[in-house]
Amino acid sequence: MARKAVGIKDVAREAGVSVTTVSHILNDVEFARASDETRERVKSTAERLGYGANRIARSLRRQQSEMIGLLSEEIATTPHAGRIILGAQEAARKRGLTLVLINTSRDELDIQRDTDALLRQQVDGVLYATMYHREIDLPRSLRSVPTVLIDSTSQDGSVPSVVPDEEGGAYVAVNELIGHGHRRIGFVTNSDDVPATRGRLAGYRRALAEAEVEFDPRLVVAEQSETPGGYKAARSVLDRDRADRPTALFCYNDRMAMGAYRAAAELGLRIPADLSIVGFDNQELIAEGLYPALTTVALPHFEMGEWALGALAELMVGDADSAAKDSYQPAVLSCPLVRRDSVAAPRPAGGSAGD
Amino acid sequence: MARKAVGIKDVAREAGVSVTTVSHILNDVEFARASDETRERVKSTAERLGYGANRIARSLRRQQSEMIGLLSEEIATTPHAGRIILGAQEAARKRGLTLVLINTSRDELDIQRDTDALLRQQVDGVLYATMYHREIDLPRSLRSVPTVLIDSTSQDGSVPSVVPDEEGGAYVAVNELIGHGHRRIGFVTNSDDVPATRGRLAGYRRALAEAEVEFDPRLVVAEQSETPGGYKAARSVLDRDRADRPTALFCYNDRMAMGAYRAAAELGLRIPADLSIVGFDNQELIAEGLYPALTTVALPHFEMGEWALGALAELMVGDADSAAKDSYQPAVLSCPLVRRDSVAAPRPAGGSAGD
DNA sequence: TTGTACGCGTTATCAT
DNA sequence: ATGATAACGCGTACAA
Repeated sequence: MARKAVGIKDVAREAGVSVTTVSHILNDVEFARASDETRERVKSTAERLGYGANRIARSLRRQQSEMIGLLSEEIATTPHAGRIILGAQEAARKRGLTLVLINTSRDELDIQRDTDALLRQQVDGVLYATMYHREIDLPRSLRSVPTVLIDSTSQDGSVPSVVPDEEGGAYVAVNELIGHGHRRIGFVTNSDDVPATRGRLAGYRRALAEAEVEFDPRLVVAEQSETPGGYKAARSVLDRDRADRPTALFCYNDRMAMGAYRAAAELGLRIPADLSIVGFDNQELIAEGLYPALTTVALPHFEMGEWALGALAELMVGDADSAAKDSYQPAVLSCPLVRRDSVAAPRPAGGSAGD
Repeated sequence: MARKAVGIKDVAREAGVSVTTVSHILNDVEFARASDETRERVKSTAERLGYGANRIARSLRRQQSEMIGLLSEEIATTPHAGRIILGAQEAARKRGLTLVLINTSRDELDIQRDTDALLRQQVDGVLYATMYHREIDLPRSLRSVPTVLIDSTSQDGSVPSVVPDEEGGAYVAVNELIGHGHRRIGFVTNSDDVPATRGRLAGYRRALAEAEVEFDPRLVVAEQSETPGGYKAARSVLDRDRADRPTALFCYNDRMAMGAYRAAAELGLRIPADLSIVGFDNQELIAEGLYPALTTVALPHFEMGEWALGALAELMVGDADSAAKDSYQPAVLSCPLVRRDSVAAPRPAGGSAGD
């Protein structure tokens, strides 16, 4: 506990007024009127004494803790989670809210236990962050507390949620390739059927369609979403005649792109001269470490954390009546392209630009 | 705020005793004695009602919040920070403590402001985590609160701190190489003069000395601690006659090792057949993504977070008198080797094993 | 315009 | 062996 003993009484005594007046002035109470002169005096002495209301006493009185709990699966095991936390934290600070952290496993029982623990700490609301974009059903104990989901959506839309625009991200990625003149673009994708997989495929197809290049299923190959999977998939999609071979690869994530780099190297394909690559996730460790540096698409983790906290704050003030609102659409935040050095125009292959 | 209205009074009424008795029993108060029978009854009804003490009221009464603040520079921008948080969080939970997060910049003024904010939230103690191992002087406002440092040490040893055993880590890394028969081992290191640089160099030299191989300054080359730096350094150290060239490289961190992989590839050196490499940091994204997977040394981030929270908890109970203790030695936690596929025996070069 | 006194849910002290 | 009650620091209805 802080050693400082400066309380509201000290301020009152020092300023020669009652605690009521101090409280009124410092909390900007509507109806309470004080002379401008005392207002000033109270504020300045409070400042001078370094007074700040004891949050615990205030919480007890107001029946709200001003703490919000961030419940996260396998917290920050991934750099992504860190950005979410950061975004939420800064937004919380701006509103005078405090962020408390609870990490939980993906086990149903653990989640139940951990949320209960969170609630016992009287958090005013909770942010529930999953490790990657997917659908969940809300832990039962969270139904009684304002909650917003990060990187996942609830089945029934009963709570607000925010997710990345997977499709839009894939679209800009593929469009970057198309803009450089590529027409045969491979898609090294993930074999898990999660929203990200579906969304990125949709974005890939949409970009192709808009550019009027026909979708060729032989150019999309799915593997596990790790580096070795990326390698395998890239080998397979690249292993064909020069004329038939894609001139560019869109990879499901940066790890798979890392595998694709190796495949390209083994095949004697230089990046980006012989093969352009764009990834997804903007894992800086990888994207900046690869040579040449990887052009990729950033997931808006910081922004999601920020948005979620804002939504939660609103939910918390309007709790009384608007609790009836029971159908939220997920907010989808856009995924910006970050250009580095892995994209260039294709080499003039055989001549014709048609397919 | 949680909706649940079950308070101590409810338990008391339900169990047919006074709140005093309930409090005594649930808090295991020494001197207060109650019949075993009521004990049982109280405990079971508390359980049945799902009672948990209101932490805010308890804090107000006990004059301690049971919250500890984690002040971190650029929180979780790095995956490392995440592991620290995780370790601290789990240790906190075990003790019934709550972790609140504050991120701060490295700017002196911001730190001051942020710590003040933290203290106003009546945290009982603070963990101060820096982004990488270095020396700092403690923000003034933290002198009044139990504090422990993570990944940094204070100039004057006035607070406990925990740091990784850089030297020991480097020692096991180089020893792994020596154990496989390498004698000419290059060191691709960092040009910044930070504790990690000094410690890892010391470990390198100690391992060499113990194996009775002479230290050759031409084999250590320093560059910026990023991937391109690793590439440059590795090129430079590898660019010599076959007989003179090191058969293995110890890299300052995994990013530099990533650069070294590229250098090796360009030189036509296969890993680990022609060149063994070991890194430092165990950044899984890189270490597992490289091909072949990188043998490296893990920084004990989780353990540091855990240790720090334990130390802080002790500091908090013994605050009264032992505040006099004013000279702490940093705790140094060991860095284990994690073996993957980048180390093998050197190829029989010219024949002689001497230097 | 300002001050007094009570309540928030616990724990701790002191009676019984 | 158990219960009544003050106190923690603040906010606020109500009296002055």
